[in-house]
Amino acid sequence: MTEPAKDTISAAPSRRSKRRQAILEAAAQVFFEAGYEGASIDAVIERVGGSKRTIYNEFGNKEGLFTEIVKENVRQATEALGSRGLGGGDLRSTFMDAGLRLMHMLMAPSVLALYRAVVHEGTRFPELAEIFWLNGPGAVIEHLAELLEEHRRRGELRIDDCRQAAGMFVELIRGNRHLLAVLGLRTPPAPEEIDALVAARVDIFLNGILAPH
Amino acid sequence: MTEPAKDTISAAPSRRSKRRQAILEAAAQVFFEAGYEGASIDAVIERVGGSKRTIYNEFGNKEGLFTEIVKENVRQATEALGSRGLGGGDLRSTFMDAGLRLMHMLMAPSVLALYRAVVHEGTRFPELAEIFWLNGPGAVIEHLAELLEEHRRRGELRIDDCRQAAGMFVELIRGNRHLLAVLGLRTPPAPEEIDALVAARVDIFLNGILAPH
DNA sequence: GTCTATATTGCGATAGAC
DNA sequence: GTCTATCGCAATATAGAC
Repeated sequence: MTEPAKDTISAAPSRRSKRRQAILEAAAQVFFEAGYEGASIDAVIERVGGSKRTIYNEFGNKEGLFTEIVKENVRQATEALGSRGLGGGDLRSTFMDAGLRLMHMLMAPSVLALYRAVVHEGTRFPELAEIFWLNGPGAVIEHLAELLEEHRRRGELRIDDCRQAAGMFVELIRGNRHLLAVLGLRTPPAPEEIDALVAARVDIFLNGILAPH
Repeated sequence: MTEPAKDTISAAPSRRSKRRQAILEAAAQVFFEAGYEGASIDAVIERVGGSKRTIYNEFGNKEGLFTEIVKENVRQATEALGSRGLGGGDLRSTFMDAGLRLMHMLMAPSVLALYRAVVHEGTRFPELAEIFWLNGPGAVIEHLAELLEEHRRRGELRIDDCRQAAGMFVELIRGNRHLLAVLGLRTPPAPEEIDALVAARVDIFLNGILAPH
């Protein structure tokens, strides 16, 4: 439970934090592969080497380790998404850009694994589910809603509830293709397939919300 | 792995099949609650009573039991959805009806639990993932695509790929509200909320696909 | 009932940073 | 050399498949 100031700022990672990262990476593979119950500390040690004692010293127990794994991976996924440079142009290019970034992020194997884990353990670890939602889908929706709001004020849209509309866009992007990848029935789509999927959804979405002129 | 002809046709359920059903119901609760790894045969017996030996005789092993649980629940969910009486009217009432049925089905606690289980174990049990997809989302999409196709032939739609469009409708219905319920962050919506959610999505969807007149 | 797996802890020996 | 993190390994306790 001791949580001394980690070197989130300082440039030089300490021995401890390097070890911590190595454990988190190996443990993420094990936990995402086997699930919380199926994962074992021994399996983590087999991958990363060293002593189990270090894991217990650093993370307290199995649940603490899992919690940190999820937090870390949500943070990485959010970071990989980025949000700079969105908006400013016309609606179509804005949402094509946003949709492409979002779908690429969602289809990354590590993010698929994170999704599986959070869906499965969300009801057992409510805190994790909340972190996942707020930093993931929730944050994306809020951001897109703000972009839509600008256009709504100019009378470009036939809808009022921009947050609901932004939510629907996210629903379309995290669509059936995502579910197929989550289930392991299809490998994640290649970039060209992603382009086509996003373009089709942007098309329907914009036609659905744009005011007739 | 023994799978003797069950009494799917005969009217009188045998003692054996009654016992089988009782085990499946109790086991579904346990497995959906705790996940495959977290579930234990002992916990199933605690709920349903009797001897563990019966379970191993009937289902072979833990995996066989889980497989049957998923198959049975997918079947029940598909059945609960129904498909009679869909289509025939105008697009809006057809898709309101379909959307309402679909969302009600998706938000049922047992179906949420099934979703969690299949998402988590899908990569470990590919056969189950496939059964789930083909009898669940896949079948719904095919059906809706046929309904759309009729209208497309009459030139009512501005899109060509009806299956893709049907898929998008399912994506909108299995939307963020569903994910929130899956994560346990919100309880499933009341009927009035479902009405509003579906209506908003039908509106966007139809505006997105209808040809301008 | 049997036997294996695994979470968790204790503690002395070691290694790395300063 | 000191201090801290880590290692290696043994031991306990409990659960759970079969």
